Amino acid sequence: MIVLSDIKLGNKILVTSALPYVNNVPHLGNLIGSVLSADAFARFMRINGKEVLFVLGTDEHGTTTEVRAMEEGLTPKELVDKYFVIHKNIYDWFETSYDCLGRTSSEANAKITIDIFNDLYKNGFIIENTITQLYSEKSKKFLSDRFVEGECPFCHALGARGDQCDSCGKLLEPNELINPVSKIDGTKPILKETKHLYIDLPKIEPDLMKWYNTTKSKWSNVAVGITEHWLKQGLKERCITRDLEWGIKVPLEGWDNKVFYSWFDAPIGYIGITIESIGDEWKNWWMNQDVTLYQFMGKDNVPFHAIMFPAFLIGTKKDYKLVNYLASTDYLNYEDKKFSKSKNIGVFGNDAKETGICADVWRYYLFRVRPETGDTQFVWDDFGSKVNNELVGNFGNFINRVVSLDEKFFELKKPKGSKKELIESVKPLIEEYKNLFTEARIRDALIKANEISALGNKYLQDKQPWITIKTDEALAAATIAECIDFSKLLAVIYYPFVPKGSEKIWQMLGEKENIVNVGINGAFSGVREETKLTKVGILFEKLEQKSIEEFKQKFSGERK
RNA sequence: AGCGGGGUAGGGCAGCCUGGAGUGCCCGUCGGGCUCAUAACCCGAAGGUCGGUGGUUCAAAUCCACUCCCCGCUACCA
Repeated sequence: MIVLSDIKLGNKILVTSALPYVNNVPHLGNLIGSVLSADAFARFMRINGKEVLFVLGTDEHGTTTEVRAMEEGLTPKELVDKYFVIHKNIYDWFETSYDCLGRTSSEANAKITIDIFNDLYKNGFIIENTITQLYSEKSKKFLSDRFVEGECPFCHALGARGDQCDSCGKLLEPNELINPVSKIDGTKPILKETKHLYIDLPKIEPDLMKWYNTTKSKWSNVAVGITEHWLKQGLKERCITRDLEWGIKVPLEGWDNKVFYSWFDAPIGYIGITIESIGDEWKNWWMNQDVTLYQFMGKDNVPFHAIMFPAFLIGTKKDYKLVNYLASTDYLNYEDKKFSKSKNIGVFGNDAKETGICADVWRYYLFRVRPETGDTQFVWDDFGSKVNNELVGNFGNFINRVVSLDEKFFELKKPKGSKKELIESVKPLIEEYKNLFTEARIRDALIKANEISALGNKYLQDKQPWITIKTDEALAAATIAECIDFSKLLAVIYYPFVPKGSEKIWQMLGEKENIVNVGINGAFSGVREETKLTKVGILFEKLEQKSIEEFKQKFSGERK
């Protein structure tokens, strides 16, 4: 079936990955949902001839950071500095090709957040409310958010947090809880008056709806589902300030003991990080309607990107770029369980490196089971079988066959006579591959790449150059030449998934020009005749059953 | 209870939004081919009343209604 895409792309593609919360090590589920997906997508758009800006960073404000810092005996600043390095190392190890990497706690982000706030304020979308809030007399501070636990007023589940009941998913205000208890000191908090700022979402809603209705058709199913669930319930004013110290100070007189709620400055962080990285150029991306904006995230992040962030920007009445394609994923579970830091279940970003399995292989499997249409599982046996059969057996082996044949019969020189019939025949599949990527269906695009690669193996099998070499050398030469050209195309289409492997092939083919500059279109031109190939060894190692068993044990959480 | 995900060949999945012959992917089983290749590659076969009932339709795995099961979460976690 031909996959059609109705997405019209401009020449500039802006890509964001949800900003991982800084005070924890991200696990494979976090990575595939946001960072890696955004990376494969950004890489694809580059080889597709687009100008790309890929924005990545860390979300550093909020209550959790304060609590965590307290636990580790650090200041919030020290804590986020420490974890930022950990995050950066993980992204780098996974070959993340970000153009901008930054932090929501930067100066630049504080400035743009305040700018946006001032616009909202000026346009009458900010409301001041005095509310009675829970206050701990023992700790002498207001208890916002997750500092308080109690019974949910809607579903009456116990252990609901102050900002949200995980039981029924409803968003709460902390003072709505029944029988609240302070999580800091265990005391029963008292009610005390405090004032807060709210964003008037109902007032913005009409414009938001207008925009949403023109955009949603391009979003992932889960994103549309979640967004409409929210809209159906009707938007309410939403508090955007907190009684905390760690955060961006509210720029109004008499408000200097309040900071913005981290969910206010976190999405704005995409812009802040861009400014932090490329300065004034940021306007070419975030205030340019010719840009196409793709945002990648896990499904839990959808409301903030589909409703909150667009509402903030619409409320400024300025020409900010709103998301075109909201690419959200479901969850990747671990061997039928959930990833859990405290139970030590699952593979976390820093563990991946220590397995000795290379980043490409991790990337391959994660993209292969990317949760595009429902939750999926990371299963070690499946990891082994998909890597060994698909990545190694199909793609890696094809490349290896070609080099070996060429070495054996033509001393590693590319022979003459490629008819480009294989590469031509595959053009419709390449179009499908491109369309899938354009719709952010990364897993399906990878499956399509595998399909294309398998045709290479079939071609070799059908043409049997190792036999025809004995009777018709020109024919064998043409076959191998054809396969060398095909390798070039494969290197390009696999580049979003396994960049290191692709670059190895590139080196093998003696290509001088950068793989991104050549791109998909350029790859059809093939390899110059007489080119001397360079042997680069095996592209991807197989996973041994024995090590799979070991890893299964090691990450099951049962060992200690 | 609430929220979320799911029930498609022996196992694991995609296909469902946008209805058009059960179409496909990985493993497994059986048979064959090939021997260039990382015990890899290629071809073929067996194996499915697409959880159930009812409806809409010329046509339903796909849309609608009802129903039966399974799983996850509700303690940091996406």
